[in-house]
Amino acid sequence: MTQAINKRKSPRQERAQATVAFILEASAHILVERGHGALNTNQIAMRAGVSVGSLYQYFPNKEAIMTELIRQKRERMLTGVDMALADTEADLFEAALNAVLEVIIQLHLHWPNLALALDQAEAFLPLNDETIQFKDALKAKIEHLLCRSEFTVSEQTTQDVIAISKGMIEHAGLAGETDEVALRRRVIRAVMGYLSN
Amino acid sequence: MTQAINKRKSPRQERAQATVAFILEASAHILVERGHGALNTNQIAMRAGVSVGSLYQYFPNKEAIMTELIRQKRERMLTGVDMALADTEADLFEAALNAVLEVIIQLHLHWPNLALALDQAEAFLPLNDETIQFKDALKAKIEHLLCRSEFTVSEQTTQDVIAISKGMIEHAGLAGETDEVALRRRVIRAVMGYLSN
Amino acid sequence: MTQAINKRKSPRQERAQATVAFILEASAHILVERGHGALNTNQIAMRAGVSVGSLYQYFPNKEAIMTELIRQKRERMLTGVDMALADTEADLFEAALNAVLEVIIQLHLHWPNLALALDQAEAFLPLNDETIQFKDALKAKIEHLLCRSEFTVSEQTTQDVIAISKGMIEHAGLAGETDEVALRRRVIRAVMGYLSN
Amino acid sequence: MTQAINKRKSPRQERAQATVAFILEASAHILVERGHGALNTNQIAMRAGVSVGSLYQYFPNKEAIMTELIRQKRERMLTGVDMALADTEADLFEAALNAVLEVIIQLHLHWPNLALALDQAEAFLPLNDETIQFKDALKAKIEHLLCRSEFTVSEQTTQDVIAISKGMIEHAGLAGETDEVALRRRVIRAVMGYLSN
DNA sequence: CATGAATGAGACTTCATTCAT
DNA sequence: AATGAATGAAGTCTCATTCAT
Repeated sequence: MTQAINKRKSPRQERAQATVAFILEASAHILVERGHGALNTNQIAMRAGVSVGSLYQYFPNKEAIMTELIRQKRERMLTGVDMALADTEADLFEAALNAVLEVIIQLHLHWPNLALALDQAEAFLPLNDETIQFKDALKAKIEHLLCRSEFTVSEQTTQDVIAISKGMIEHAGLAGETDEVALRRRVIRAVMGYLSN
Repeated sequence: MTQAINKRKSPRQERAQATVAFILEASAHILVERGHGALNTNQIAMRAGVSVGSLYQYFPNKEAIMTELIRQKRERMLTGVDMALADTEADLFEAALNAVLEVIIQLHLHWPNLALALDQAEAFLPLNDETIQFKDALKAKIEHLLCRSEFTVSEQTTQDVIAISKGMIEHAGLAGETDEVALRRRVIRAVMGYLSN
Repeated sequence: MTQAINKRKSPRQERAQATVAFILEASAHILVERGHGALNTNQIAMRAGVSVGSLYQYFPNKEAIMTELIRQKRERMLTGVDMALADTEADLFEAALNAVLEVIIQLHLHWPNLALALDQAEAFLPLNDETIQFKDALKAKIEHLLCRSEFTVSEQTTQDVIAISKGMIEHAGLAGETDEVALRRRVIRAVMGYLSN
Repeated sequence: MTQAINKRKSPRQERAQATVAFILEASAHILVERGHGALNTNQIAMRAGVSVGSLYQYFPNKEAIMTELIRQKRERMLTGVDMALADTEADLFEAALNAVLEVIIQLHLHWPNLALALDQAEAFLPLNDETIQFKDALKAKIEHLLCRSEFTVSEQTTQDVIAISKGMIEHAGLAGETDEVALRRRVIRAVMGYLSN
């Protein structure tokens, strides 16, 4: 139930749902192409092909749009990780790690600037409760993954694995890397190296 | 040396230098305490105890303030790394790595929110040339450091080491970690693990 | 009779009449509870349980709703006064004054905030013709009432009696008085005092 | 110290004081000529011959302007009453009543629409604390005045005298009366009639 | 040089009203 | 008739920057 919290009303008719989608798409595009500073409600509405009024029917303010974008990203991430974990045999650690990283890297590199822009936005927005929940959820999943390995896993270990991966993937995004396979291989190398030392 | 490219005048007199310092301090404080969104020139001037007019005597626009803050951070970082490298014997890799990380971690954790805020600001500002120069300089130094080790060092390796370290240190900053020693030990573990695999 | 001048259609069917009633009630409630500033057509429609579209079937614009509310208030007042006058013997002045004030006070204190809100609204709305008619009608009735007394009655006298009564009743409404009998006694004292001096 | 509470900064330089004065004047004019509904910050600024920005230097929002206008009115009223009371011999009740009413009527009829507009505005604005203080202060002064008379004075009496006077004066303002002397005579007749009955 | 008042473009948001379904 | 999504003019307010003193 991603809705409701920061939305004004849930779009019942198809048209309305399309409007919401347009607004979110437009916001993402602007964020990617012209950055945070150029993101304003008039631009968003214009680019989405709707009126500002419509925008405010579904989002109480500008932040709510960012928030929803971030929520979507997080949801995609969590479900992606879940699916990756579900698709791999419980006892094959490296395969699972591989699958999980494949999903995460794909999500980041597919639209690298959006991922980056949203990461930055997270710092400003007051979605702390949700942020904590998300981080906890992700941490739990990664911990679960790491427990499939032969290594001893503490909370710190999990955090570090996340930090290492995030650091490398973001760095790659910023640097304009596109070779997902190579990146994945290097992240695995780092993670395995960290775990096995 | 701090270049004068984006400055209106180099403050030769003492009072002027103090003014500049006040402005930068005030900006840093606001950034840390109330975030990017609350940083505006009137606030800065007020907090710095000067008039907006004075502020514009020393900085051509708001971005220049951020830029200068970032420059200072970078300069501290590069000189810190240089000194760390200079202080260690040329053939002791781990000692050098340790020293370098000590400096970097200290810079980050001393005022974690400022480091974070400035990192984020970098993404918005159009100081690309300088940014590239800085990244190149840092990369060169780290490459230099890594070459002291027994491992084969490619550009990719250097980048990854930087990415891993940055990821972990930022993560620690966000998480409010304060134990610099423990953090350094973990970063070293990650870097060594990555290199030796 | 409620005129149809400012109405789009006279609601002959029951449901339509109910809709109109709901809209007016909702408006009154919002006015009382949250004031003039919170009164907007979307809110009214929502509170009335109809759609904005329906609202605009029965009222050409927002003002028309206020106007209708004011009309109703005036109508209740004039009929109330008429009935009070009709119910009392032609030669008993004080009894008649008493009866008239009873009606008026009741109308005001029953929903004091609505009365006040509507009084204020009157000042903004361009229903001057109707307003003049109403005032004239009321003045005529009061003059008629005063003529039952032993005192000489000029137009000024009538106006003053109205002004005094209105002033005291509104003041009581604002102050949250609820003792209608005591209020009536004091108003009578003021009016009689004025007339007999 | 009327300032500070609802002001952003107090104007230190002459120019700034003039700006504040212009803004208040302009607001009063608009209020009188075109009513509450036409009062918006852009109009005010334009009419005052300053920029909106300047307006917001001295008033945090639109309401603050109205508030200040109301404060001024109240202050003029209270000081006016004080002076009237001070100017009359302590034992001459009617002379004092006369003097007080003269002041109040003058304040109202001099710019009748402004007085009315502000009275209405009072109802919407959240200056309740101040409103209560003002009413108490006025009540105290009037009570003081009434105690000079031979009549027994309760709080209710005072309230009623205020209500009667206010009702009559406002009514006169609305009706466009200009003969202050005649009005005063009638108000005195009403008040004396009420007291002596 | 410093001051701080003034500026105004532009961002955010509301709400009366229309109109396709 | 009813619905509720869409509209956009208009209003509120901020803040980077200028400029008279």
